[in-house]
Amino acid sequence: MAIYSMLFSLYGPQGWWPLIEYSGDNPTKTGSIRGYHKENYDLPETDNQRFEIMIGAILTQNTAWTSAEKALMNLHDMGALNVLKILEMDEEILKEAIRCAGFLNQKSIYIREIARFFMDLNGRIPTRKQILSVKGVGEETADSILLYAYKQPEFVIDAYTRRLLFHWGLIEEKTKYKDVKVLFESNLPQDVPLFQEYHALIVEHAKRYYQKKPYGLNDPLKVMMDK
DNA sequence: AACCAGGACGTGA
DNA sequence: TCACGTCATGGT
Repeated sequence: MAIYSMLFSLYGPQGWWPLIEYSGDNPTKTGSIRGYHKENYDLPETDNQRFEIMIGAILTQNTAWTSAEKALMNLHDMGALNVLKILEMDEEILKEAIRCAGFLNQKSIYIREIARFFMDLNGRIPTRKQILSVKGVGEETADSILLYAYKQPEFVIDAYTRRLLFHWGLIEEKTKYKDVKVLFESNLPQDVPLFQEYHALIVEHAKRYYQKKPYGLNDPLKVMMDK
């Protein structure tokens, strides 16, 4: 919680998960198109917004969000950012729409897989095990979907989280996903907005100080970790 | 010109 | 289980 407080005082609310199909007039985050919704923890409100988060979670795998966002905008402009259109869309057209996000051959398959999964859900909240059974959905993507689309208290661990904690001396370099996750979840109140902000804040901080080597240079928090 | 992006999967030790 | 190669495009 101490680390969270410092990150929050540095950067404030992050407004995750960004939603293209959200017509709020909140100020956009610098350098991005739109979709952030600071201090609004009611989103997503519709089934279609939940679906958009799923697709975005696939598209951003090992890919910059700016690229994933362009792919989402392509689909949006085609009126195809919904389950039915995704499922009936020609595969080659889908690939072209998401080409800018990379891994188009895999992601086009994954997107159709999760679209089918989402439709079969019929509005129900999926369990973690169910989401993990979808091809193309690993632990991080599953937790992202549960936390941001379904508001379940699942902490998201990504490469940035690992890198931060490693350089702060809090974990070994290849601590298992589950162990890093437990480290957070066992030390925090099971609060969804807290989990949502915390992960987003980690990404924001890591982008600033842990993107290029040497990692952690001038990290204002690193100094405090040594004590 | 390498290296990194809000990873996951398939393969063979 | 675990290490390693593969997947694709875009930005720095």
